[in-house]
Amino acid sequence: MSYRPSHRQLQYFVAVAQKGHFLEAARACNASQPTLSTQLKLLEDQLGVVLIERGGAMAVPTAAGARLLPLARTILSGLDEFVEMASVDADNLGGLVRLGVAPTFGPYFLPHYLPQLHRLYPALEIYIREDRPNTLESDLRDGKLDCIMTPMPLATEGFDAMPFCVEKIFLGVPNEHPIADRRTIGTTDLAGEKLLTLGRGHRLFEQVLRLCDVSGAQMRSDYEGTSLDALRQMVSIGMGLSLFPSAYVSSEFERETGITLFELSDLPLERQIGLAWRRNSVRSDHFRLLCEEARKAVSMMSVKGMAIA
Amino acid sequence: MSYRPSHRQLQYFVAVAQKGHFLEAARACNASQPTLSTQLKLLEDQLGVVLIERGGAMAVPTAAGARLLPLARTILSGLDEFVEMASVDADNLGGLVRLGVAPTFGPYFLPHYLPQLHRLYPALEIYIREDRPNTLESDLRDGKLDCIMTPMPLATEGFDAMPFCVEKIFLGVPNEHPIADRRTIGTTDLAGEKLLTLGRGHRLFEQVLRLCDVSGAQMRSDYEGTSLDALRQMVSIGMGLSLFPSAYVSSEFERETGITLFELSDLPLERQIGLAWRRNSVRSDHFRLLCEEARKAVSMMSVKGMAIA
DNA sequence: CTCTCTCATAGATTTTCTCTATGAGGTTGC
DNA sequence: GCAACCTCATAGAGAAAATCTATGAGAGAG
Repeated sequence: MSYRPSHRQLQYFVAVAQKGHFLEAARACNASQPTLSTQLKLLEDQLGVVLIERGGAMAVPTAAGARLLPLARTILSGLDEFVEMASVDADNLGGLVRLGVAPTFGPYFLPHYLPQLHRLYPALEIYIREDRPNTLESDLRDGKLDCIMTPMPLATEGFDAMPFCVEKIFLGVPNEHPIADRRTIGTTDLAGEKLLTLGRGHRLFEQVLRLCDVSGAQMRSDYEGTSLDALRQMVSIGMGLSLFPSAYVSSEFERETGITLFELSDLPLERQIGLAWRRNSVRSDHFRLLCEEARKAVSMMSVKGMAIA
Repeated sequence: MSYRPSHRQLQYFVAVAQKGHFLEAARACNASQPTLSTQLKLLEDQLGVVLIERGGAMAVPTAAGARLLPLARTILSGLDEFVEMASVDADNLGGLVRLGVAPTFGPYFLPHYLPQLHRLYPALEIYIREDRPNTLESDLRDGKLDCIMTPMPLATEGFDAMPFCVEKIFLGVPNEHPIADRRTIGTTDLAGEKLLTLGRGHRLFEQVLRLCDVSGAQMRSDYEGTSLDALRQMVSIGMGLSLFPSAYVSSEFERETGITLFELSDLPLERQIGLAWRRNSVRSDHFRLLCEEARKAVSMMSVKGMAIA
């Protein structure tokens, strides 16, 4: 109870640990380098622990520093969220939420989600950034995002996550491909086929990789798409087969695409989508509510292959 | 990013909200009353929200204040835990954990838990306080405790909880009671019988109440015990029947007690015990570990009627 | 061996926090 | 209805802190 570090000290600590550089960190904090030196040293003295290893070359967190870093981040986010919450009037959702979404899901789901959300919680401001799941996770960790909507399970630790939907993933085959006329397709039918996918960092990449493993199909490494639309184009001109999740299918396969969709007869492909936030976020209750709303949106969509998780 | 409240401001806010009184709060913070006035006003101005309603008589949180109060508490606990964690050297458990335990479970479980824990994590200091579950929960909320070991589910919200064991609850009948010689006892056999229990605030109280409801037994309201031992004494002298959880039974029914134990043939009585901590506690990972260890301890005990949850 | 880049230190300055003293507004009790 | 008493707010002085500029010391590169 005796000593508590100031938020400035924590901020400096986090900045130095992140930049690995006092001067750069100081600039990021709008302070001078000696200020950081002094305050960090003070923090270390009062904790009785060295947090940053100062070699001539670089400043890098010690073991203890690395251990305490996430706690410091949590506290700082907590403070920001405290301020944020203060400017919201009800126990309703409100304030600014920076939401990261996976590009293979967000664009096809948000139109069913945001309008409703906006209607229910007019005070809620949502800033949306689309990025591949890997990037989303690290941006969430760094506090650039408040929560992310992405395939589960997450690749990294330290988050709280709550799934809200399961969607089937369909195999897309060009109409002119010989197997497109079959009634059913199994994994063995894929041996030797070429599969297209999105770039690394997308979960779909790994999913296609796994499919290649079990089926003996080959991943076309000469093309890595950045969007499902691009992928659809490539498949439709016969460059290979690929996977398409339900939400995308229901949104973009309405019109004629030149592609036939299959569920694999012997391998149910699906993925879970959920909402995740920094473990211990002060706003976790809000995010749970957001997730609840997402569930409702999923059930309202009534899309083939999509279900509440 | 622009403004962050100082931890002092948060501390003052929490103190005033809790005491309902600036002067008392000031004393609790080792500060003068004008200091609290000034800093609280500053906090309010910078947030743009009034947190405390100052009527002539008393100081009481506004709606916004009440909403922000738990966040402020979380942040302050986070800071304390940050400091606490700093004095621990490894990613092992360590530091001071203030653990609250239910009196109907703790004394009979801790002997199997603490020695092992101490051996595994010598740096871990555990301060133990025994109290009835209701009190445990409110003390946890107020930050007087860090985590509590108590029957699940919890009575109130705002905590993270993790069950680690299920224990059967036995019906204790005085040996000289006519039904003590029966092979089995069902709920209908209890009609008209007198049941003894612990005082309000113990979960066992509610459990006995429910049993009275379904069986037609009567609760003896003229006696409310404060310990299972006292209850056992009362039962053994024929004052009535009562319930005894497995851990207690295995510890205290070794010797002759003058009591016969039954499982109800038509109503499986049991309870879940778990560990709970403030939602968003910075040390949640540690508490999960503590819970894991508790699981191990339960499985090592191999007590009849106790199982891992 | 010197140049450069790093972070640490010193001392002055500004900002923030806290205290004492006092005031204003409401209650209570007579 | 008025005085005594309680509450919290305000003012101004003083103490504590955080910050700045200027400078130094140590490591690594060329």
